[in-house]
This record gives sequence, C-alpha cells and structure tokens, in this order.
Amino acid sequence: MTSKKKGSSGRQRIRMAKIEKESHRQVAFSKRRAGLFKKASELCTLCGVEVAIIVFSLAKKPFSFGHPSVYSVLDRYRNNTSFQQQSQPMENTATRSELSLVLSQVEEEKKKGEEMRKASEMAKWSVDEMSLLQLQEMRYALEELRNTMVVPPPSYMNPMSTGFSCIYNSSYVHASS
Amino acid sequence: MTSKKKGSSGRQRIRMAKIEKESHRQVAFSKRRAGLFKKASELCTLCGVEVAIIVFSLAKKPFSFGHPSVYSVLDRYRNNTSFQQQSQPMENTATRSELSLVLSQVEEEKKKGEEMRKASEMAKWSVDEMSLLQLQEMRYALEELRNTMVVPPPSYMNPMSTGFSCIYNSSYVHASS
DNA sequence: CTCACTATTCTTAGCGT
DNA sequence: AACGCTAAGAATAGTGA
Repeated sequence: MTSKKKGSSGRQRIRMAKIEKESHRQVAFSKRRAGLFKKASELCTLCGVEVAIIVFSLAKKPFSFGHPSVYSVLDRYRNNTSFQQQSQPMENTATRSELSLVLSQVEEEKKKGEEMRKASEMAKWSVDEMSLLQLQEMRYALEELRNTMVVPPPSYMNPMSTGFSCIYNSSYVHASS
Repeated sequence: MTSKKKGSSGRQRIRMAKIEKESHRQVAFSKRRAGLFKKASELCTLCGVEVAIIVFSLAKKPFSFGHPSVYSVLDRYRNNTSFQQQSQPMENTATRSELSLVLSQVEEEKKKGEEMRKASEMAKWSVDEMSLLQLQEMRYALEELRNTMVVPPPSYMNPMSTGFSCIYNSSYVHASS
C-alpha cells in the first residue's frame, strides 16, 4: 500500500461555452443531466411543487423527469396557457421566443467577458424570473448585440391574452393581470 | 470597525421532506427554482442540448424555462411520443405514473433513513435514467412499501408502442427498440 | 459507458438589512 | 418580499479503473 491516491487535480473551472470534445461533452451531459433531475426532485420534495423537465440530447433523444408525472404537469400547463382560467392569479407565465437561440449561438462564436456570459444565460430564462436590475443588465448586453445581427420575429405566439404582454428587446413576455 | 460580521452559522443540512414553515418554504422555492433554471441554462450551453422546464408553485402559478423555447421543446416531445418516428433510435423515452406521488407522500409522513430517501428520490425519475444497481436499490425499498399501501393503477398510458414496455414495481416503463 | 475518487468550485440555509 | 453575506454542504471536472 504505497498508495499514491493523488491522481486528480480536482475540479477545475470551465468556460461557459459548448464543450468542444465530443466524449468530454457526453460525460458532462450525463453528469449534469443527473444533477439537474436531482435538483428538480429536491425542489418537489422540499417545496411540495410540481415539476416537469424535458431534455433533448444532441442526438435528439428525449430524457424526461416529472412529478407527479410529465404528462400531468404538461396538461396543466397547456390548460393554463390555452384557456386561461381566471380563477388563478397567474402572474408568472412568460414565454421566450427566438432570442435565446441567437444569444447561445453568439455565445459559442464569440466569447466575450463575464458581462456577456451573464446576459446570455439570463436570456434563456422566462423574463418574469428576472429582477429589474437583471433586466437592466440584460438590456445593455442586448443593445450591443443589436448592431451585430438580425433577430427574426417570433413565428408563433400562444393565444392567451387577458393580461400584460409585450415585446421587450426581441423577447416575448406575457403576464396576466 | 469593531466588525462583528459573524451573524450566520452558515449552511446547515436540511431534512429532505416538505419544509414546514410557509415563509421558509417560499424562500427555498425561489432560491432553488433559480438554481434549477441556472443549471438548466448551463446544460444547454455546455452540451448544446434543448431543455424545457415547467414548475407549478403551491399556488399553481406556472414558472417556465426553455431553450430554444418551451414550446419548441414541448412540440418536439409531443411529436416524438405521439407518432413515434422510427428514424430515431429513441431508447430513452420512459414514463412514470402514479408511483412518485405515492412515494413523496410516504416520504413526508415517515422519514426513514438514507436508504428510503434515496429510493423515493429516484422514484421520480424516468426509469431509464437509473442504472441496474439503482433499480435494485429502489426495488428493495419499494417491496417494503408494498405492504404499507395500495398503489392505484395508472390512469393513462400514451399509445406509443413499437418497443419495450412493462410494469415494473407499479412503475410504467417504456423504451422503444 | 458506468463507476469511484477527490480537490475544487458552486450552491444555498440561516441571518441581517 | 427581495438582496447581501458567509460558512457549511453539495455538485462536479478531471482522472483512473
């Protein structure tokens, strides 16, 4: 037992961009997908809420998590967004459209500093999730982008509209009153 | 500057069960939901995959994350599970039914040791996500449960069936060949 | 591909504001 | 409520089997 157990350099920071090496990326996908599902599971248990997650791998293989089930959550989501029950406040429904895709592509091509990374990550969120301060930061980053590329208009828009909705920096936002 | 900045005892372990205190649970929900969405965002960026997440709070308010968008991912998922394109291998589609709900309730009522916790968390996963070893562990935990309660039969079952499917310990499993 | 290990980074529970 | 802080706990990149 002349153990030389020090084979690993431990966890290293990684660049927040698409992992180049195929095999490396596959490993990261497996690990992080598991981590994501575990986090979702804990959220369900600790807070007593319902969660559905759908992930499509690069090979377009679907992976799903659902509590109580994927379908029950999706059905509820569909009903909420399609028929808009007035009995519920529902102030938190918001939808993003094309922008996040654009941003992620930019993110891959040009790796700017922390500022850019932060904005592009936030851009994938439902906008209602952001604080005003975060919106300010994102807005700044987006305005720099605007000169660089053309953002296509959203091709679809779900017909739920009794509340507030607008296009904010190419991002479709909806929140019922 | 007789600074007494040591007001916090730092992070403490918490019991993996529904948080009792309402306000406490609400805070945890906000923080962990943000953490979940961030993890999802990183998964998208690092691995170049598509992800959709839908969360319903206790008050049934929807929160969503989607890349490139919630709808595009959901549409793809619907198409895959409804019409079953044969061009794709699709070995990873699996669906859970009632079991996870039952388990989570048990989890709340009786807090057994690590063994039980581990099994009930895994139970919320799509079964294809588990290794054989994990299935063994879960099976053991479930067999103990069986004597304790009645599991209702799944009330729905999506009609995609060209591959493998079975009921495994009250859990509906599907994987196309 | 899956599993184990571990140094290191990241997340978050508990408080204060 | 939302935001900042901090230390303890949890996740994971790199590595080997």
